Amino acid sequence: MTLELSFSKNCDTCPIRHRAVCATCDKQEMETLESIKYYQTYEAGRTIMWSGDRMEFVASIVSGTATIEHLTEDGRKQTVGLMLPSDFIGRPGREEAVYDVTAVTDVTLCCFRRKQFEHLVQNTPHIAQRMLEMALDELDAARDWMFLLGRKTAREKIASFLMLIARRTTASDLDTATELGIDLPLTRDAMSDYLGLTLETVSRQFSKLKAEGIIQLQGKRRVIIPDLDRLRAEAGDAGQH
Amino acid sequence: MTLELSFSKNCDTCPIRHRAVCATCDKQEMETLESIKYYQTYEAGRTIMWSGDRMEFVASIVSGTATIEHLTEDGRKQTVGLMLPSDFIGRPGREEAVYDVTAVTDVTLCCFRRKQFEHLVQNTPHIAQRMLEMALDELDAARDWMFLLGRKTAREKIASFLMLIARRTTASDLDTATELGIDLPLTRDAMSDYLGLTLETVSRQFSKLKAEGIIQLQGKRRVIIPDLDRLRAEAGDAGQH
DNA sequence: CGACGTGTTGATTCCTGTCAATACTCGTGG
DNA sequence: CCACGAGTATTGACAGGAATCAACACGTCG
Repeated sequence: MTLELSFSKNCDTCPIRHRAVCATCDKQEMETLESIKYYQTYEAGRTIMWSGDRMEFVASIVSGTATIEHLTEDGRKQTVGLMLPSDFIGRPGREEAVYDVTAVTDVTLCCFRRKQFEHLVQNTPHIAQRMLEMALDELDAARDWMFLLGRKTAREKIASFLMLIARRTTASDLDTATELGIDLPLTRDAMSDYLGLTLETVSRQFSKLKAEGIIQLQGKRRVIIPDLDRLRAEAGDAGQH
Repeated sequence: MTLELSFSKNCDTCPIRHRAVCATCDKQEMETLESIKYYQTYEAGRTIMWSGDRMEFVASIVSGTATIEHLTEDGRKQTVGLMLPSDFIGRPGREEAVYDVTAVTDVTLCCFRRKQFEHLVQNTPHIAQRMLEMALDELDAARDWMFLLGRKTAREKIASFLMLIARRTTASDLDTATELGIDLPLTRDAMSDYLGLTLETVSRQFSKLKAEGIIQLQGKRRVIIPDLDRLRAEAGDAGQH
């Protein structure tokens, strides 16, 4: 089954035009990109890239959510990256993927054949610099996550995750907003893999936060945050961000 | 007190020349770098960069070990990066440091004033590309560490750490070597911050591994690994790396 | 309706954290 | 020279938070 593309294939009206790897490209560079890009869609649950497989393409996420996961033979799994629209998948200069990438919702990618893209990186300073910028941003995000994984309690992990989703999927300014509703892109199980917990612990913490009125649940996936500051205080960052 | 520089200030004989950010620079680019670089040394325990402070320079580690750490007001600390010779400190394009960087042994840096270096990144493709390569390598390392922090047991964390130090500080080929001796650059306390443990747990696991003959200790800092494969099996990577 | 995927809740275990006492190493100074 | 103290490390007792094992609830789809 093929998903219909619900967006224009034109870069000018692309929803991630100003945030993705192409953000700082000029008119001429955009024409080059436009000529070699192609779109690809994946249904929720599908694997986009297998660890160990040859990487044929790199891509920007146009819509949907994907996870980068690291798993071992004994069945342990850790999600090491949450990829939302405008995030970049794949690594130029590397032949084989080292992590699995999975679509957790329906995902649309703007793809470039890897070899072609590597060529671009070498010849288009704007792209090389944007790649560097994005890599360094991801590195910072990874380091913040290392703190979460190494030092936060289960409760703080959940609160932090909710703040992250609020920050990344909401247009509103989180500093001024008070009440807020968000849709979780992940199942309890996928959250547990991201947070370094079990799904039971995730579920319990959601129940506790709900019982204390810090969050409200509408179904399993929609979360209402009546007081953002109260949730922020539970995230264990002690006045940061 | 000032530390004496125990190395030549000439790039040609620099111990990290072929691995650092300058690895792929040509003769002319090296001359530019050579003209703006300056060396700086820090005693063990000194802070190289404070979170929140303005970043005046970026630098390559020439010798010694430094840690990047994230700490909260309530006293929790997580080391989010272990920096060894050839690693790069600082982020071009950012005004303020977001992490503390601490010298855990005496450290010598090859520094570049940040503004100058940013200019270089924009005008020297070899440097921009090398920066990208190193950033992506660090991102991979950070992701592997996320797995360690989120999913490994205390015992596996220690074994993994010892393998990491063996890999990064030994000239020998770890695939063929069997017995190996390494010097730990970190105290038990610093290791606990890196591994997301307490220092007591680190100490206990060392004692256990020692009692089982998987490692031998000479003093507190020197570790002999009689059988690398045996230690590798304890690292919990199940046939990876 | 029943099966399956997903989520919740309970009982129990156990690994690691916490609190505490003690040892070891290395300088310093009386 | 030895006592002393600071920093570092080891070990023990105990507590607690999250994992594990298990039962059950909810919603959807065939």
